Amino acid sequence: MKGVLFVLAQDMSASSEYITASEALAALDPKAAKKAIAARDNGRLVDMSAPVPPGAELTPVLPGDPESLDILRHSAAHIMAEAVKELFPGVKVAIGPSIDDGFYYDFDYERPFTPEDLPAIEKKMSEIVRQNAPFEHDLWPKDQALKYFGDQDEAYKLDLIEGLEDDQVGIYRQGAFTDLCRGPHIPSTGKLGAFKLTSVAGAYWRGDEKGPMLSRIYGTAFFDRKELKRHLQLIEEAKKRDHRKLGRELELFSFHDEIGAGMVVWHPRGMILRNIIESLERAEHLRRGYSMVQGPQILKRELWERSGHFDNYRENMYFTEVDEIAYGIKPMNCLAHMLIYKSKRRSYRELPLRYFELGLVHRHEKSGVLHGLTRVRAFTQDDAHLICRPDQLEDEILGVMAFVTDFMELFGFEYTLELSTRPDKSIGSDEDWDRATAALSKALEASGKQFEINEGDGAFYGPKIDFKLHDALKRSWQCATIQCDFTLPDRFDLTYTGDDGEAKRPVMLHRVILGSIERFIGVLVEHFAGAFPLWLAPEQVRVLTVTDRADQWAQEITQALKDADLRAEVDLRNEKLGAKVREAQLMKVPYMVILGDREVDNREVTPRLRSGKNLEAMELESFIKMLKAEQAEPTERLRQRGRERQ
RNA sequence: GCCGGCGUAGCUCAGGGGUAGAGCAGCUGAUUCGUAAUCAGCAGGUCGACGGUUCGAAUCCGCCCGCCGGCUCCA
Repeated sequence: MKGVLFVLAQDMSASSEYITASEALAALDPKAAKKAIAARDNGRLVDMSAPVPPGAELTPVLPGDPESLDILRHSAAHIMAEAVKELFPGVKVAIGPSIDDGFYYDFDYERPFTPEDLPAIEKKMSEIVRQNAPFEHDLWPKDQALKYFGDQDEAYKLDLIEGLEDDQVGIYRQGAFTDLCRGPHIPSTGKLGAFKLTSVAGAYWRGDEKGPMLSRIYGTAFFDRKELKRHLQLIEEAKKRDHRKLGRELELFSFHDEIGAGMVVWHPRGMILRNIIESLERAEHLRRGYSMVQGPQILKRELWERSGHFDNYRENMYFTEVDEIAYGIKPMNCLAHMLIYKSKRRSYRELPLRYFELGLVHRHEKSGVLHGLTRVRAFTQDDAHLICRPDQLEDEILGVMAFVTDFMELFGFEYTLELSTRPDKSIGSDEDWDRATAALSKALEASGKQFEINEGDGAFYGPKIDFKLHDALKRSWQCATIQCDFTLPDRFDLTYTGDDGEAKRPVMLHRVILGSIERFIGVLVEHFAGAFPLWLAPEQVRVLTVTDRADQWAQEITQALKDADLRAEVDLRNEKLGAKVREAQLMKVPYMVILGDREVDNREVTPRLRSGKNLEAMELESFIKMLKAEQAEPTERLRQRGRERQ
């Protein structure tokens, strides 16, 4: 897009026959031209003021088109920068792109900006919008741009310009603000319909931890107020789903200053969720040819030195000392698994070996990154290490991918795939890394699924396939990952005897399905907004009495439900039914059973669904049968899928 | 770890240099009631921790801990 703009602008200086995109569009469709905020020339986005040859085939970019918000928000960032420069003389501007939900601009000022600064900036922005100043595009030779921004003392812009390869750089000006920019932009500031500055934050220049800390202002923008309002409402809705809030309200888990940051305490209701998920994992792993193992929490430091963790992962580890011997608290489960493998001679016939452990690991995460259940310092991984012959590698990877797919389907999650390659800090030979990366990408190709490549984002011991699932706040979370490792088998001298009687080196896969049980439950809570389906609900049925005349029948029913392995509670309190219903509703219990004189007389139950809908009164037995069927359905489906894959 | 904001009762929050306040939850009592809050009373806090300024600190300052929004990092 950059290239085309530049070429056109240069051509224009050579010939006066060119007209603006706006004029060209007007010739094609005057109505659309009026509303358009930019144009598409052969798939490339251009400004409405861009020069094009007469008769060019342009399509308008109208508000509502997929790319229109990007353009608007990028322009909003420029308008904000203009406002900030006017209000805070001496401020330096860095970069200001549009992002998924809005835009930001990074500034360097004598002090960081605070939320109190935002109203004044918004007010100034509104003035700029009212002025309806045009966005004017220009192309400057690099040295002119360097001189201009040098005179302005805009060090970050100089840095950016020096990084550009073209001889000419794009310049945009609106009102009093001139910026280095690729564009395109809305025709004039007046097109910015509705905007709001949302937050301030620190951000490193170029994302470099060692670079200067800038002050970032976030905002969002839309074409009209209604859309902005809807967006802000969506954010409010998302906040209601926040697993940290729901976790407290639904009595699932807690955190305590006294215990320490990033350490989860599981309450009875949360523990039920964990137990359901963990039992399911155990059963499903055994079914798929894994065996269960378990290593200790602390292992001698020497072992971590041998594995490479001490050199490459030390800053994330906790250490301790027992009888003057240094130990490391495990941040990963692989070491014990390798020693199990090494505990006897292995034949090619017994591979692949699949060791599964629900392993509790501790990682010292930087304090600023902790976040509810999704970023903690102690968590349980559904971890496995698959040790196989090189010729089995691709099948093993595909097997894990199928496993992940089945589980994601079970819980109803969407996910995307990424292949992460060798990071700067890593161990192993280039050849091993190439082999491992090739194996993963071959399996990905074979699976027929779409994936993206994430350069340099692999683990220190090998490349990986990451599954990112998406939560209610549109954040994506890494859960499942498959990591290919040729290095650790080498460092630990793992061998098997081949059919030729020679010692051979096996390959290892590290993999998790849900990743961290803690994180997964956090995401799960937001996914269901706490209203879990029956099979996951910590409390499945609450039995509510209208008066104490129903107490005995209520207790009989509750016991019968429990005998049928359903999670039922009874509310015999001397409260009005409305209050009992309200409380059960707030706890998001899927079924209530309402018992008054009518039900007692007929020895029946009247179920009320979480949706508020009432079912007809029915026999207790048919109610139980109905619940059992509903509860079993998801896991039955999972088993069916597992069987189909055999 | 870095930047900014914040920390008052179990929860949500008001107050703010002169020895702490509401609603809900809790407890007690009354009420026997049909699908999202029955009424009344009682009790509950060294205002996150430590240090400093002050005649006096929950309030101002410093440091620490923790939480929130980002950056960086990651399951």
